[in-house]
Amino acid sequence: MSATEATTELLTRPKRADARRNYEKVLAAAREAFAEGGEATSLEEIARRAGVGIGTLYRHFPSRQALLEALYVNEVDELSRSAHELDEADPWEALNGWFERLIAYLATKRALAAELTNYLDPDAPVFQSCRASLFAAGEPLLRRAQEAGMVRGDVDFSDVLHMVAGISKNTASDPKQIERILRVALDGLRYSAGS
Amino acid sequence: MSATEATTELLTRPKRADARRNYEKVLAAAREAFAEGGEATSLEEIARRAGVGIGTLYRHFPSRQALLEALYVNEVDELSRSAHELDEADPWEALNGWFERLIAYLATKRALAAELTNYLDPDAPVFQSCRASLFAAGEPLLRRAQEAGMVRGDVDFSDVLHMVAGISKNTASDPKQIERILRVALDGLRYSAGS
DNA sequence: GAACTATACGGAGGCTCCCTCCGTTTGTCA
DNA sequence: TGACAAACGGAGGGAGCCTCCGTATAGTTC
Repeated sequence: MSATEATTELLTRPKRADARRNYEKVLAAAREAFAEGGEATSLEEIARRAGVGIGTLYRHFPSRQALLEALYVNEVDELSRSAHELDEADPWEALNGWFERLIAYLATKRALAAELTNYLDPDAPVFQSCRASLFAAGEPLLRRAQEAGMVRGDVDFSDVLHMVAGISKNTASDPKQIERILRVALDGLRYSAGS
Repeated sequence: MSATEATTELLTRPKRADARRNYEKVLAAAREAFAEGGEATSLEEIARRAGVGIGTLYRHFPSRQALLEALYVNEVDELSRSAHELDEADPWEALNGWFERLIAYLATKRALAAELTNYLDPDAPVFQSCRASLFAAGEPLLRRAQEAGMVRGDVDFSDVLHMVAGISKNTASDPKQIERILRVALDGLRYSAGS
């Protein structure tokens, strides 16, 4: 790349207004359609709901995967921002409060994450950045509970996140059962060898 | 259905030898191809590997879902049968031994189960019968550990199965991490409120 | 072994969905 | 207003799921 090309790139014009509008329309339509139809949702359907042509959808998101990634990132960001509302005195309760939010989110987004795992390794940049968001949100809560001696010290946040996510995303039909099982697994955080 | 039709059905001739052979060929090819390619595996590819035409594949398995169900059932049955080899003195160790087998199985079959959940509710007959197989295999081990006072009494086998399966099927990249997290969750089975 | 028949086969073709290409439209700037 | 590049949308190609039907073959009877 020559200096002229680099300069041209840096001075690129902003997106046109109609393009910006259509981008948001597609993302909103994707959220809604995917929540209803899961993996069976077609991009034609999303384009139709957004009121744009299929070529327009592809102009904004060059593949199905790209669209799903954008949607996933968008939603994880929202979840992470919601963690800052937790301000409870008891470290164990604060950690559990956050997990409750995470669990509620995961219950509704199972199809989206599942499809993305078809395309991507767990170490893919999109998953890494989303994990970073979730870390920033929840890791201080775990550390606080560990420093208060309420949670075992031999787990890190990644472990706990994985454990909770795995249980939440499983296909049990009964939310009560999921709750019960999470209770057991989270009790494992409090277990120590002498007890 | 009239009585004549019911009688005719009961006296149906056995499958021809070539059909039986082809059925097994397709199932074997499906196992191999799906293990390699996951959800991206096409039925044309499976038919090609089996050395049959696509019409033959569909004659034996009327849809993609039907083929995946048959494969899933076949493999869960194999896992369940392997549980009878456990004969360890310590109830906790026997239970853990079985979970290790379950976990190893789940690690290799994630894509298959995930795709089936796109088609089926958790209460679908195929999942119910596979759960029954797994129950018959592992539930006595749990009960033994509970009767020996080594496992809390407020969980049933379904809970434990769901917990272990959920964690095993998650998309962490590191088997060591999965092992560590399962350790924590299974420690939760030993946690009691006074400890 | 031949004849018969029902079972089983395979592949062409239709449909849906992902994706590309390109003629047309439109937003933006001078 | 005119120029121009970005943005549009939809027709069409390819892949994969699935169906239909002419042909082949396994199995039975004589």
